[in-house]
Amino acid sequence: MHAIEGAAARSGAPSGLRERKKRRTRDTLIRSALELFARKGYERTTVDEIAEAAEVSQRTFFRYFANKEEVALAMQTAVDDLFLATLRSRPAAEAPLPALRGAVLGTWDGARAVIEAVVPLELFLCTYRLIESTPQLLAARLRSLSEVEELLALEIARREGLDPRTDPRPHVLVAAFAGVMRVTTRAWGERGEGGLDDLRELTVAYLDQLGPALAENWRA
Amino acid sequence: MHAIEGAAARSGAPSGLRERKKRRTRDTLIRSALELFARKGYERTTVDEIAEAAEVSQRTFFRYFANKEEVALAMQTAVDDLFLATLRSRPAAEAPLPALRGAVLGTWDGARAVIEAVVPLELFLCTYRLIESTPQLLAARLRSLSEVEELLALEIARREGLDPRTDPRPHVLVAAFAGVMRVTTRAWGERGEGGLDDLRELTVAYLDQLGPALAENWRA
DNA sequence: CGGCCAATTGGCAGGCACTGACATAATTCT
DNA sequence: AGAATTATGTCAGTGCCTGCCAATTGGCCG
Repeated sequence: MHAIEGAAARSGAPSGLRERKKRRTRDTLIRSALELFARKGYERTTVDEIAEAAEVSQRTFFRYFANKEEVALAMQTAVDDLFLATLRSRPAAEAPLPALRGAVLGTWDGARAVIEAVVPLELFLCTYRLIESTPQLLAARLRSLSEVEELLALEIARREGLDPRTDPRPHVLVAAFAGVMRVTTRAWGERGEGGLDDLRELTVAYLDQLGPALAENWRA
Repeated sequence: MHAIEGAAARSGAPSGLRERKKRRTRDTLIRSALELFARKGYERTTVDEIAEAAEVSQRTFFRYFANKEEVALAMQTAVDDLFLATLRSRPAAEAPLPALRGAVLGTWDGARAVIEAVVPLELFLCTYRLIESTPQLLAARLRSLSEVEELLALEIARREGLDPRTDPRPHVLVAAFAGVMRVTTRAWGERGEGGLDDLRELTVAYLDQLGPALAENWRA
C-alpha cells in the first residue's frame, strides 16, 4: 500500500476521512523535515527531531518513508510524477523528442501548484540546492531519476509501437535527454538564485545545444 | 592522503616498503568484500565480516574506505580512472565525440589488466550485476559517475579551448554520452552472460543509435 | 448507540554502519 | 639504536532502521 503511494500519488482518492488524516500527517512530516534540513543541514538533522516536529513517533515516520532520504526527495518525486503524467497526455502524433521537450516545459509550468500544495516554493528551492550539495541525497536522487528514465523509455516505446527489448532507440533517446536535463537543473542550481521561470528558459537553451554539441566540428 | 588514493590511484608510486603493504591490505579488503558480496549479497554482509576475512579490525576497514559502498565500487572506480587517463592520451586534433568514443573503446580493451591485478574477472562481472540490482549501490554508483562526468566535461572543454562556465556544449555532450553509456552497460548486464568483448560490441551498437534516436521521424 | 473488525500508531529491544579518542605497534629517518 | 612518524587496534557512543507486540483509532454493521 505504501509502495503504491510512493510510486505515484493517486490523484483521485476514493477515500474517506481516514485517508485525509494520513495525507495530512505525510504532508506535515515533509514540511517539518524540509524546514529542519534547510535550517540545520541534512546530516545534522535526526529522524527523531523530524518526528517530534511533526508530533508522531519515530516508528511512524518510518511507516510513511522507507528512509531519511525519501522524505527529502518527496517533492522531487511529486514533480517526477507530474512529468510522467504530462508526457502521457501529449498528442500521439508528436515525435519522441518534441514530446519529451514539450512535457518538460509543461511540467515546469504546472510544478508550482503541486509544490505549494505541500510546502512554500522557497523551501522547495532550498531543498533543491541541498540535494545537489549533499552526497547521500544526490546519490538517492540520481537513482530515483534512473527509475523515471526507465518509465519514460517504456512510454516512448509504447507511443511509437516499438518493443524496447528489441529497439534500443527509446532508451538511448531518453538517456541523452535525461542527461541534458540533469546538466540543466544542475547549472540552474549553481546560479544560486532564480525561480522556476529561469529554469524554463535554461531548459530551452540547453536542449537547443544538443544538436550542436553532437556535431563533429564545434568551430563551425 | 586517502582522498588522493581514492580519486585516482597513482601509477608511479614513489613508495617504499610501507606503501606496498598498504596496497596489499587494500587489495585484500576489496577481494574479501567482493567475494562475500557475491556469495551472501551486499546487505547481508557486514563490515565486521569483511574485516575479519581480511584479518584487520573494523576500524581499519573504515580507514581504507569511507563506507561499505566504496569497497563495493572500488573496481569500477579503477576503471573510471583508466577511462579518464585514456581520454587524456587521445590526439588533440580529434573532435569531442570521436575522442570520447575512442576512449571508451580503448578502456574496454585495457580494463581486463587493471581488474585482474586485484580480483578475478568473473568476480568483477558478478559485482557488476550486484551493483545494478542493489538500490543502495546503484545510487552510489550513479553519484560516482556524475563526478566522472564533470571531469570529462572539463577535459573536453580544455581540449577545445573553451570555458565550461560560458559554453554549455561540453557538459551537454558529456551528459548525452554518459547517458548512452549507462544504458549500454545496463543492457549488457541484463543479458546475464557476456564478457568484456560483448560489452565492446554493444557500446558501438548503442553509440551508433544516438543519431537515429534524436532524429524526428523514427520510421525513416 | 454499542460493539466488532481492520488499520494506524507507539514503545521497546536490537542490529548494523560509522566516528572520535586514545593507546599500541610497526616503519622510516637520523 | 633511538626518535619521529604513521598505521592499527580497542572502546564507547550516536544514529538509522527493523521486528514485535500492545494500545489506540477510525469505519462498519447489527
